Amino acid sequence: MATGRRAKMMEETRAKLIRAARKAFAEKGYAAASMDELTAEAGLTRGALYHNFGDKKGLLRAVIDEIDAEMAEGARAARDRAETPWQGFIEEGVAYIEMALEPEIQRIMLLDGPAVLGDPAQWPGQNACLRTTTATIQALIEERTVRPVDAEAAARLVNGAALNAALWVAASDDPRAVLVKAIEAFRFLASGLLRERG
Amino acid sequence: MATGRRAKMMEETRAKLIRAARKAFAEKGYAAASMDELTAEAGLTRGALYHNFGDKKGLLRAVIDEIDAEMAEGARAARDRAETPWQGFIEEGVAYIEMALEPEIQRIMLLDGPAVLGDPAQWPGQNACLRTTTATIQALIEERTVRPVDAEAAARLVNGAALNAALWVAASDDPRAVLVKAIEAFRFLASGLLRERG
DNA sequence: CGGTTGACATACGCGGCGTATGTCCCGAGA
DNA sequence: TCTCGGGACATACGCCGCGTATGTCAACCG
Repeated sequence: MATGRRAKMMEETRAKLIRAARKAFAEKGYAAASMDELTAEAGLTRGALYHNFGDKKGLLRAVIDEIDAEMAEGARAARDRAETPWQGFIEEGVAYIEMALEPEIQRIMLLDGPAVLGDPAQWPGQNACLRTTTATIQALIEERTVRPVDAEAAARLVNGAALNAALWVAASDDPRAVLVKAIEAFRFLASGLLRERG
Repeated sequence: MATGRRAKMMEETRAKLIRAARKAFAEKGYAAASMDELTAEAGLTRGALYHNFGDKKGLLRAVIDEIDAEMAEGARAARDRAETPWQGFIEEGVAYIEMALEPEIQRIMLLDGPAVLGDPAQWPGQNACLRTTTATIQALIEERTVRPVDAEAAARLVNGAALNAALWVAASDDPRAVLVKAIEAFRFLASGLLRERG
């Protein structure tokens, strides 16, 4: 598969733009981020941007795709570290809360993303986060650990709770202390899905 | 307290602007809503707007304050209709989900609001929604119905779950059917807070 | 009744997005 | 090797929207 030099440079250009965009969007927010400054930061101009991504929203979509994949991977890793499927589910949720402490994820994935692109479930990458959580819950239902419930519904609520918790933690004065409370509350809530209390 | 004619007109002007803003923000979103069109719709100009609200964000703050108060009132009404405190808590959550089905609330309170003004807990009206939920949970803890947990943390997660559920429902093809699933999942999750299962 | 204040309208400048147009270089074919 | 077409990116332009500075007119006050 001879990926000629042209295609190679193209990918490099896209990568540079996405890198600069992640930085700018995270620091200034989507609305306040200037395309001129952003592309200059990447050593390019707006021409490259509109050629590769169509428009400003297209760039945001690309950025979100990338971060979403990273988050899903992080969640998967957390789940794999656990001993039981249920523990894995909990760890996955905790991982989301902790990941969402990073300003970049907060600003881009939780605040600007939904506002600009609408409902996360209909995002380009189909939102890997939601899909993995849904699959996890579905497995737990089939395993008879979790009550028979609509897996997607549960995933939505659990994710929403986790991400909202993260927003709260990050905005607080003492994030570390508040994080503990958030995780505890999350465990309690999640336990409501159990068939019988452990 | 002689509210002179001036003050009276002032209030009327603010009300007209807020009314037009709710409509415009809900239909076009905050970013795409033009101040020129918005104020013209209200029979005024941008002069009135910047005089009364400072800037575009100021107008959004005022709009959010109003809607937040309405939502808190709706939640209170739902809670009061229930027979037990716990049922009241559940009904409050369900009410949030149902209210969030309105496009106006989705767009303004759930999408643009957080993106433009940041964390809801630090909003002007201090977010009546969150405060009422926190108080409700605190009461349930003291009543020994709910496990000893940080009330604010629980309120945050529950609210987050409810509002996220609403986003999901509203974006779905068959909102009515999905709403049922969402409410069921919400009840399960919330039951995780109970000291012992009912 | 003249002066002052405040509510609102009008006028202007700056900046940002998107697009139309231009330029250059790579790669294919004769 | 020379040519030439197309793609990747840069440059130039127009439009729109926000915020502010300035203007105007009506309501209070002495």
